[in-house]
Amino acid sequence: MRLFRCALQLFAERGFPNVTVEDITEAADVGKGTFFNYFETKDHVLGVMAEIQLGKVREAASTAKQTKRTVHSVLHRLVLCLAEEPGRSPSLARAMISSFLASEGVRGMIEHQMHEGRKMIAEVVAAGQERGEIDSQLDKDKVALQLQQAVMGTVLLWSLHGKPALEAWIEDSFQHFWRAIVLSGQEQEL
Amino acid sequence: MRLFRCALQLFAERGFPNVTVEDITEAADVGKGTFFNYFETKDHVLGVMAEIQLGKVREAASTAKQTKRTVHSVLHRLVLCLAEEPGRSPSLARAMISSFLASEGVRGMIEHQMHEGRKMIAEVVAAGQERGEIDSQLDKDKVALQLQQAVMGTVLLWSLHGKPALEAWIEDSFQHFWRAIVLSGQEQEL
DNA sequence: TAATAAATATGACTGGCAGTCGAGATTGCC
DNA sequence: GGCAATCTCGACTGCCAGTCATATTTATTA
Repeated sequence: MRLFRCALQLFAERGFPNVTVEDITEAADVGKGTFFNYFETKDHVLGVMAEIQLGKVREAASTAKQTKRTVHSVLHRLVLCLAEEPGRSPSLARAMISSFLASEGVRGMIEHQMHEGRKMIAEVVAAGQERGEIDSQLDKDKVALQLQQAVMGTVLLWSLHGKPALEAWIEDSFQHFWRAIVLSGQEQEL
Repeated sequence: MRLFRCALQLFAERGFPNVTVEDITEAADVGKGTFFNYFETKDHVLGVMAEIQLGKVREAASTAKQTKRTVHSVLHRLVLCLAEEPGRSPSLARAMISSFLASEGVRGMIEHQMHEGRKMIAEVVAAGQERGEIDSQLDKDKVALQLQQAVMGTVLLWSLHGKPALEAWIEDSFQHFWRAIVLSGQEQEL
């Protein structure tokens, strides 16, 4: 979809609030009304973007499930997914987070996606627990929540700096996250 | 300032985008123009709110410096500060995060405050390292960043649910954060 | 190919809101 | 009481998201 691509590009370049719907339709060389045939509102573009993001994560999760990999490696792979493509632009990331917090409509979509994401993570964790890779006393849902919080916090802070690539930030955070998980296991052993 | 209190209350009740400047001035029983004598823009209210928040953290940090407490306890106190007052309303929290990501002006203020906050945390960490409470190999700035990320992520996710109080969420996250710090120390011992 | 129906595109229009500005009220001061 | 500095006000402007009636394209059938 041309409109979609143009919109994202402009958002990334100028920042979401500094781009009007007409800017987008002009760039895409269509009439203004056309925009609203494809997106309910201006923010909706970001909702769609988020959906695509989750799609990638979901895909990565399912392929990871096939190949027998360690929990660590699967989760690691999942979080790095988020660093791809749309995560390349700090201003896009800001726009996405900002608008899903602000707009009722988009928030609904995102909440749902987050929930699904957490379920996916929890499944991976559960599988790891069965295989004895991580402590089975841990509450898989809490672990999933912690991971999601860590990733969101990381993206948020990164989106303000944008200095090194998002990948590097996520890498650090994931290491940090994992250390906490490992230690939880050790504590149980006492 | 009456305007300020009314603004926050309305934001919390109806959500930032659903409150107009006129709603605020009406509630405060002043003319519309008066609002702009006190706040450059509508978002600015949130910038001010954030500044107040940081003020509390700063205060807590300095009083904690007096009384000799462990790093753990000081940091713990600092993050819990954020759960107070304005952090009581999920929709206020959403508005704050959202608007400082969206609006150029507010973002500047917040970036500065975040930076300052990180310096404060790093100082506390450094003090703890001198006293041997945490591993001195750790990069204090990275630790500060991790903590800030953790807290922001937590507030973000909480602001979507709002179910248990923010305090509880932060409590969990801080525990998680601390475990990772402890383990980092253990790794160095090998 | 012509006639008809379905799907898409379009841009003038509306309503609503953030932010401005010049005029008027209020306060403090000599 | 008169002058200045400060604060208040709300009518006004410009902008923009989102609507809608109309026009245009595409698909369908005979």
